[in-house]
Amino acid sequence: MKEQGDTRTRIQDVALELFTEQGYEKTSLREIAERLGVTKAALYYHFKTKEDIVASLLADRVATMDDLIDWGRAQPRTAETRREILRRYADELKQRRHQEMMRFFERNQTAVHNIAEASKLRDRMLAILDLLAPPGAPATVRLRRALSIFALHASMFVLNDLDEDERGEAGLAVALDLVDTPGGTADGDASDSGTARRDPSGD
Amino acid sequence: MKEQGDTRTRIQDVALELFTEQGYEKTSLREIAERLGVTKAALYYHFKTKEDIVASLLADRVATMDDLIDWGRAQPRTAETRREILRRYADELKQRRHQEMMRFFERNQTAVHNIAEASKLRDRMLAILDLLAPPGAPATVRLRRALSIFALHASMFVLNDLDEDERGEAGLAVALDLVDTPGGTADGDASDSGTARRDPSGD
DNA sequence: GTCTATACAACGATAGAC
DNA sequence: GTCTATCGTTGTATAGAC
Repeated sequence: MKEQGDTRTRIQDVALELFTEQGYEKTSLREIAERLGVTKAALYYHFKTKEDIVASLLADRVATMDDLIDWGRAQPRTAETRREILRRYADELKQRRHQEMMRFFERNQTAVHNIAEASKLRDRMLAILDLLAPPGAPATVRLRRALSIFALHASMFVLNDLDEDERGEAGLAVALDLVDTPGGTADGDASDSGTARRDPSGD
Repeated sequence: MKEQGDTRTRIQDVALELFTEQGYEKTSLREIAERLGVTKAALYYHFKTKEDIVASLLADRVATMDDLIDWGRAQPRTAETRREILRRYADELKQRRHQEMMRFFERNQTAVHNIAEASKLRDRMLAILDLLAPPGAPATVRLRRALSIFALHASMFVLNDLDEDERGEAGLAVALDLVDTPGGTADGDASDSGTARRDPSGD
């Protein structure tokens, strides 16, 4: 039927797992090959370099974030749009591959810093932050909204005594609360006290 | 001529800078030695291994956090104690060495994971989180209070268009707000917003 | 498409002279 | 306290057989 080219996918799976577990630099191609029951040379058939394996993984995540950014940019800058961005972001994080990907990325920042695809991921992150808070917003508002994204990530390792659904629920609750701050909307509240009120009402 | 006495300190300074900039694994002892105008072997007189250099740096930070933890444990579990913990933590972060140290640590998590001193630092972090929110607190409360610490760190790279004082001020403002408001309102003891119950830790 | 075999560089670390 | 010299290991990458 089809080419059994899932060797490529299996390499990606094993590589991501080992990179996340032991670190990018500490994981050798030898190790990846052995785990798959092939040799190093086989890897070089599928990927030109070690970095190429990472790049192929990042491309996936970048594409997903591009979808979210495109959607966000087509919406009005309302509180409800921001909430929906967080909900969609949280949904993506539920997919194991993306969650692992982000964990790998944040745990190996310096190691993958020089890979071109890594800087793309960083750019997309900043683009999403921009959707949540325009550059002109007060510092505390920008920080709170950036933290709303981080709440989704942090819930995964801060609340490790809970199961995944509970973590996700708590993370989203805190994130939605953080993003509901004055400023940055068409009906914007220009004042900023440094302590934002919660606004339980919809748009 | 050469000041032999502080060679050890100079090694620590250069190592921390390069480790943070390029990553732990990517930085070789040869590189550190060259930057100092000495040879690799000279480094081995002052530090038994490469890991030992990191361990010596971590010991500093661990000692500082121990002081904060000891102080916190001697205080009653009040909202004001939690605020003061954040203020003291923020003050420490203003010291360049500690800020660099934390940046290195969070950017090389997997690389230094097997160093004994690194797990100590992690333990101290959890101890501080425990002071801010006891294990029995609701998930959203624990998450918000953990994020209060992270707000102090995040302000340094999210608000990179501001100067350091403004960043610190905004970070502390958001942190204090997060640690004070289990339900998201300005005064933490009388609200029920649906994102969290009342704080059971006692004031 | 996957293998064996190997080239070649750089690494952490040690020994011993000065 | 710093040096030269070198050890053993591991890393990326390639050539060529099957």
